[in-house]
Amino acid sequence: MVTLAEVAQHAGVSASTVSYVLSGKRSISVGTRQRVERSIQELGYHPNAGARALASSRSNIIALMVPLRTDMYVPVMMEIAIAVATTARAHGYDVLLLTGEEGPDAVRRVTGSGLADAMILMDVELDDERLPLLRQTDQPSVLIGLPADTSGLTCVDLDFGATGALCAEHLAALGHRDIAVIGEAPAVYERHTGFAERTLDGLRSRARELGLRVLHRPCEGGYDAMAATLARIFDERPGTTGFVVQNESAVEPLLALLRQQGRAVPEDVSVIAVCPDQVAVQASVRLTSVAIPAHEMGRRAVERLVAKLDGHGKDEVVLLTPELTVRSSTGPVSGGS
Amino acid sequence: MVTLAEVAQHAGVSASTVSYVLSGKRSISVGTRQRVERSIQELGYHPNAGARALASSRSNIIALMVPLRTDMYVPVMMEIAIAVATTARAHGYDVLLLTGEEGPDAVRRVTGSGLADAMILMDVELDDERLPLLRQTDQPSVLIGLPADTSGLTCVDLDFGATGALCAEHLAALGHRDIAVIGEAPAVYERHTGFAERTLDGLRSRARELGLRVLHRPCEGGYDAMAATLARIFDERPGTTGFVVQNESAVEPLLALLRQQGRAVPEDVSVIAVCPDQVAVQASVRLTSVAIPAHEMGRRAVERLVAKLDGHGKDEVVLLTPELTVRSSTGPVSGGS
DNA sequence: ATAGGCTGTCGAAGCGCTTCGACACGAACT
DNA sequence: AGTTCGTGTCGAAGCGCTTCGACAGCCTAT
Repeated sequence: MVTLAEVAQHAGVSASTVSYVLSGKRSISVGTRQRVERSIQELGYHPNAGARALASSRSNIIALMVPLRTDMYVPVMMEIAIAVATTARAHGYDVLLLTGEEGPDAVRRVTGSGLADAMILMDVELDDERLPLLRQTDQPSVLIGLPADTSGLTCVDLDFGATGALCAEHLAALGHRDIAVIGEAPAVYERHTGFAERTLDGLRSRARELGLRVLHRPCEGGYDAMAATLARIFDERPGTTGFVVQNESAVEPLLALLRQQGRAVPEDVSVIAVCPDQVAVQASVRLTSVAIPAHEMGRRAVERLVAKLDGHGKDEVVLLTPELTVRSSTGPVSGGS
Repeated sequence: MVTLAEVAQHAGVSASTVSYVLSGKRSISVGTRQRVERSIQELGYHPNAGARALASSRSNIIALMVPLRTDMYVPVMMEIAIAVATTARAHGYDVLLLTGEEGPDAVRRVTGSGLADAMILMDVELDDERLPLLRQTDQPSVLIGLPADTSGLTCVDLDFGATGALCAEHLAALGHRDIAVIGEAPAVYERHTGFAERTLDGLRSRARELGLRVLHRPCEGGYDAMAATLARIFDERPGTTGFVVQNESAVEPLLALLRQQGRAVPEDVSVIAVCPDQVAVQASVRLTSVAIPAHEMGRRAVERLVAKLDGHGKDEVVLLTPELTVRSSTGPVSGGS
């Protein structure tokens, strides 16, 4: 293990000089800098992370708490995690992966031990039990998601309210009057993660303005659950011609069922999905969708965090504007007019 | 920030005594231990990670390198990552998330800086450029996957050869004679990640013994790619009645296409998927499948690693035995005999 | 010519912990 | 009684780095 001292000796300077070359916190003459850099190269020196953390009280690590359960939006979570790791690295930070399993204790442990300089929380519930801890510590944090009370917190999320509104507008413009929302699994609503409710609220209020009738049904993923849900929907509102699907794992079953029932997409019914673009283009029908900008969310979260760590950057809520991409699963209402 | 010294003072003992209470490396009288533990509680003490790492040259962190690309098996990757994080935590380790982006440099950086005590590599290629580094460092590591040369390495993986064989056996037993393998995207083969080839080899050699004819076609995910692939298959081998699908994102398109062509599953054609159970049961047909035991792989990898860190634990290759679960997508060949 | 200000470098202190050797004490032997 | 041993505790020496204050040397302004 090569140490700073060895590099210093090799370069014929003092240890502090090497340190300053590395950190750039004091000016160093060109000659010295080059000599030190060559020594670092030649000896294959890597600063020891523990020593650095101890001396500077900075670990250069960002903690990322991901949900333990894999029941929803796995690709989204994964994409966010990867975006976080990549962006963090670009800013000189590493990422510590924490699962939600430990709950609030993880927050205490990480802030208390100085393991990480800051944290990013995913899958935030409306009244998350980790929030009080975050507010009382002075360690910066960013939430991906939106709790009920955002005071004193920084949040990054898709504007799910606007997402819902966008879906309503698109379907209304195409002449649909009766639409059904295939929501997340009931467990998601019970957990009060918020984004599902926000989508629904946004959709409902815009739908009211536009004169749409909305039927909302939570739905577990999978074929069987979707079949049952769909049957109930057509039972209750036979005239339903528009679907908004928020549950990724219900999309493909829905398409299969519609096909099977002889309802053509988009001629007879239109379907909008709220999902990553990749899912939308890989489906059996190229889906009109509102994208979940997972990469963007991860990146923004890290950037906010880094800004805070650098001293600037205040608490704020960043809501990303949703974008609807028209593909082949939505079209004007047939038969009508 | 509460320090060891403060705890010691509060409990009326020396710092080293507190340290020994924490680590258990020397015997401590019951009375002293309790006094110290109470002080720790009362003061809310958390040992400083950096100081601990510096003094003990142990960071209690395991690095996990996940592939950057999200083009394949995302749910599997995620599940492995979560299993790793959970299991590691149970053994007192935290997990550092590295993306494949940095490549071999990440290995150098982590081992050089003492950031982590050990590493787990996913998405290992047959002739991975990180392997030489792993062999020459004395830091323990475990691969999830199987490179060409495993000497001096510890690997955990599903026995994909046996997986392929299992598929062949099941289809043969049901009377199928002409089978098609829908493989991973061409990029996966080009990258030489190995598992796809191993599945195919295992399947081919068992098929030969059983007198099956095998057609293998790599396939990008998605509906369009699957449609083209399927057309070519039936063009070349109209009598194909059995399918083995290794690409998750081709499963649902395949089912939709077969349905659309009026070929009933499992009456006319049988389909076996190689995928996590969750995917198999959520598909539009409950799929007969060979499970990818992602959780188990992550857990085993950590356990091997912890064993190595504790001194026991030698280099070895652990191949998990595949298990085929019969569901509703495979059945005896119709019409025949 | 001299005071003042930069620039580049160094030495030393200390971050909070682990761990080694020392040692005091009582118990269990001769 | 003295020796030996084991047990429980302490003090001190680092681990490898950052950072502060000091200062030598030079340049510029007076």
